[in-house]
Amino acid sequence: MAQLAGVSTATVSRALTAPQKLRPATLARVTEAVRRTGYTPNLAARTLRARRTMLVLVVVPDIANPFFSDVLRGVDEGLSQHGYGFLIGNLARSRAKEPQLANIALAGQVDGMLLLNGRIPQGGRRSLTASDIPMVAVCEAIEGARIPQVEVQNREAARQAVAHLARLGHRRIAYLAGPPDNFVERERRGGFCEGMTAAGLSARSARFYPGDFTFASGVAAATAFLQTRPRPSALFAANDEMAIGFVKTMRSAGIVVPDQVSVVGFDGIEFADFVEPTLTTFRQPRRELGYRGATLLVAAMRGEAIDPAQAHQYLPVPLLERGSTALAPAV
Amino acid sequence: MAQLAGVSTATVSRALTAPQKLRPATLARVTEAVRRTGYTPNLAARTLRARRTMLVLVVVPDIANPFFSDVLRGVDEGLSQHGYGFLIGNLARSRAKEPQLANIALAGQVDGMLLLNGRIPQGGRRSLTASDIPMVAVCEAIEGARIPQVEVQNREAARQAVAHLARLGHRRIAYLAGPPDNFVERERRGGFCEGMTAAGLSARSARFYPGDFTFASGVAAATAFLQTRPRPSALFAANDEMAIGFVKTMRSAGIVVPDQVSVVGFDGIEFADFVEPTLTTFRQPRRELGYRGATLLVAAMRGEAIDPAQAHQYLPVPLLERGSTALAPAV
DNA sequence: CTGAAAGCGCTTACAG
DNA sequence: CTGAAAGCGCTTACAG
Repeated sequence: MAQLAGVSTATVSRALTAPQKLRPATLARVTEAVRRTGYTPNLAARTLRARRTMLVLVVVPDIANPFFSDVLRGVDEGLSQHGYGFLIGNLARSRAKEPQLANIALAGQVDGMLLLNGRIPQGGRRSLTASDIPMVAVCEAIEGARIPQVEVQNREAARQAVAHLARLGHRRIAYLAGPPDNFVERERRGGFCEGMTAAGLSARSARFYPGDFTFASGVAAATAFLQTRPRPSALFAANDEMAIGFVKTMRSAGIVVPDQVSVVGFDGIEFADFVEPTLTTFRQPRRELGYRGATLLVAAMRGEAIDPAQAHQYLPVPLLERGSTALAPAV
Repeated sequence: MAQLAGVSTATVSRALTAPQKLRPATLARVTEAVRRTGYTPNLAARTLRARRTMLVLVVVPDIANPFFSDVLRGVDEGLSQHGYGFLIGNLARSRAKEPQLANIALAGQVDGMLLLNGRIPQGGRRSLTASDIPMVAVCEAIEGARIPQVEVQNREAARQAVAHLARLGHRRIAYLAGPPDNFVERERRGGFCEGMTAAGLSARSARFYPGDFTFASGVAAATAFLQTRPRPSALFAANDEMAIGFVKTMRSAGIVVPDQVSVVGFDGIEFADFVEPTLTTFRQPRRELGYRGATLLVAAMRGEAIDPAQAHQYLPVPLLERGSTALAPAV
């Protein structure tokens, strides 16, 4: 390759990584030789020598969850723009793989980590927190971690859900919860309570149904809901899947949504458009979450100082008013 | 590290990659030193020297499509079992990124490729087909490619869809198509026609509505369907998303599914359980597709001979009879 | 069973 | 602007 162009390997290297350092004639000779031989530089050698991989590890709690597909699309855009690729580390809803993922980063196989799982992976050969590996948290914030974070305004949106229902005349508003150890669940529940208080309603006397973000737990909550007396006229579910399970079960029981019960979800998953009635919910800017996280991480990996105002971003989540909410039934 | 254990770097390397070659006492000394220092071998150096990366490139047509999330889960299981990790190459429904993905493999950044996109990526610095990089096609077969492939019995299932509807007494059965250049669409359409013939119905006189696998195209087909005279009593959609868009539009127009129109989908996406009525469809073994593809690829990367009987697998797709199909209305 | 030494394929100060 | 040379951190025949 180098000899075909009549130059040293150093010059070939420069032609590929810093072409402006070469005389145009030399560059042209190398370029032509590269084209003719189909030469591709060996990445492992480059990484070893340059001490960077141009790769990021994206830690995902559950790759089978379509929510993350869109976030990953944003991540892809943000990273590829700057020449970075990414590896996906799937936790598959457990913590068993955390040590393995931590070690990938500790082995220098990636230049940084994007955490979508709300936790810094534990159990690696060394501590990731104590390392100087750039990390950024996206979607689920990591409390206490001194890294840039990008999340949505969970609390504000939940407050707004209650305000919206109260404006429609609802006074008995129930909450369908996510898993209690989950960060976004706690934020949304907190916002729900604040919203109740702000609307002059009692958060204490509100009904709370337990759930775990699955369709099945929405079904179970609906069953409990049907037994509740007096029955609430509205329900705010901590995510769309549960809301959809709830609505479907209500309809099977002959309860008309939204005439007899109004329902608000959270996330804006694609399916919320397809159900009958269409679900009133909050649209999470999934792609934007991924894109911003990637952009922050690139800055960190380049060693750029991150503007403190940018270091913790809270993106707004617009309310989509659709078919599942209506005026409260007259008493 | 090596000096802490009082051995050479060669011995450390053996302790990590071939412990059985060491005397237990030596191994113990090294293991202890590794533990105390938190030493992690540099992957780039290992790759450069050993000439393999233990990484696979998975080419996905659209990472935002939840269908692939489950396939990837199977891929993850199949690969991690053998110590391999994977990189995701997202084509984002276009071909613009093909050269880039081809070059990742050609640069030796991965040991093999898993193609979920029905095409060997083109436009790299060299030809991937002419290279000796192990490749396996999954989900969408690649016609003419001499590589192992894993797909589902698209044609057989489509035949079965028609047989099922014919058994229910339907005679005017329509087909809602996918994009004409798509491999699975062609298989399913072929199966539909064969099924019509087998049931003694005319495939020629059947109505074919164009579509592109999206919800929106199902809605459009429904609008056309409503104008059709005589109106078919059943429809087989080439995928679930279109089937759901179709059903939803039917219901909005006051047509009762399945009493007035029976609908069969394809894929068995999660949402097919949530819609009203639940969709009769074919459940694709997504995870299994990924797992088998990964297993075949591992064998190929290890240079093992692949049993010809295993080289092209057609997995069965069970029919799920649910709420969207019923006896044909009496004429 | 273990060590000394070569070498994987690049990049990058250092000269010139 | 270009080349010679060192060296990134491992693995692996080759000796012993």
